[in-house]
Amino acid sequence: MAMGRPRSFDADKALDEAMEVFWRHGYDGASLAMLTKAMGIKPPSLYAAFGSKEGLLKAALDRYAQRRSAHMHYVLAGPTAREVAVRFLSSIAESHTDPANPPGCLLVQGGLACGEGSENIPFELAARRAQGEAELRERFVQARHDGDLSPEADPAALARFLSTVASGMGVLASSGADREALREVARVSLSAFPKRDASS
Amino acid sequence: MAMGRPRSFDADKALDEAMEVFWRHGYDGASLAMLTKAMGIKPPSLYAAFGSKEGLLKAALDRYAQRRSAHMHYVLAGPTAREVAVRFLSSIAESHTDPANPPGCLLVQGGLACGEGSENIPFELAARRAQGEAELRERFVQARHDGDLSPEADPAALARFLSTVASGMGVLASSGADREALREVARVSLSAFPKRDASS
DNA sequence: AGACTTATCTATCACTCGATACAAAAGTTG
DNA sequence: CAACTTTTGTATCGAGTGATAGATAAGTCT
Repeated sequence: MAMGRPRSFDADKALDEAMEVFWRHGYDGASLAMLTKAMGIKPPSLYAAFGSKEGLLKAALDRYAQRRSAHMHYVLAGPTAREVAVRFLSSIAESHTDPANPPGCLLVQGGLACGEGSENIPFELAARRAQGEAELRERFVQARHDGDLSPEADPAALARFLSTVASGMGVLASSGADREALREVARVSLSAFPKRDASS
Repeated sequence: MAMGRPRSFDADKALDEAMEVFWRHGYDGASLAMLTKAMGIKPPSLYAAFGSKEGLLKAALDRYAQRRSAHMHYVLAGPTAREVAVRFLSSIAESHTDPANPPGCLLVQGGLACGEGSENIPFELAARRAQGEAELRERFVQARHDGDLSPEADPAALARFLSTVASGMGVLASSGADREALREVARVSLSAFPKRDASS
């Protein structure tokens, strides 16, 4: 049936470059010229592979989530709810100041507010942030079942608190805060987290 | 010497409209067309009054700070460090979900990351956020002097923590979270705050 | 080889961006 | 009123926006 000319660039490699551009400049601030230059391809190749600028962002977000899933798996594997919280905020402090990436969090600075043709980008990013919060919440529900989290504790509230602090750390990191500053925020935040099961 | 034709629009009123546009769409996402339409003036009037799009943003930020100063004054007037923290996060929860304004915080969603000619906008916003944190820090230093905050407490760390949570609440609110959700985050966050002076 | 399918490149599309030139209008001052 | 100063509206500037048309190149399949 004839397979056609094969793609001459590595889509994943190109996505990594696009991700960095979106990360550093946000959706509106990332122009096609910047993206194609960073990806090393021409506009028609970009559109053939990803459909549109928005499609490219979604693909980059998928890849971002994929990168993070490994870390998140480690976080959720913590033996207790509190250890999960410790791991979560610690990994946020490290990843948001990783010199290999732009400072901050793609899901935060990618676009909280956008221009006239991009109204759904903020929704897209919010949905991805909500997913991380949901994973934490489920883990804490499990922890309460297991008994390492007090029955009075509110898994949803704790997950939302941690997710909110993580977003705040993203904002902080985006403005150039160093790793130690984020660690300190993590440390203070953790004193809001239940230390042990008060029941049974 | 002839005073010239007087301005035919209310600059403060126009700034309020511009502020809302920047708030809802971010700096990059706010186009001159949107701004002039919202402000009810034509581009030459805008440029005569504010110099540039960036100048307009800074004027809007000044006005935003002016609005907030009243709230912040009330917050800092809290009798104890802890009460200051309570007032701070409570006022954030209310203001970030005030139906009279776009959800969230102008200083957060105004532009964490911008395009190629706007690199200094994120700096500008970060500086304004840092100012609020500095005010909290100074208040906590004062509280430690006054003895209502333990000598072991770290005013800088506490201020940064609260500021970070506030930013996170801004992110949360921007994605449509309701007031009760923000209040809950505030409540959990406050359990990280020292309850009383452990010394003396 | 030859037919077929898809990717890539050059050039460019229509449109919007932020910002201005120019002339008419509206006020103040002598 | 007449001279002067500043604002306002119309029209538009050059540059950059996201996206595409059409021709060519590079592979696979029979």
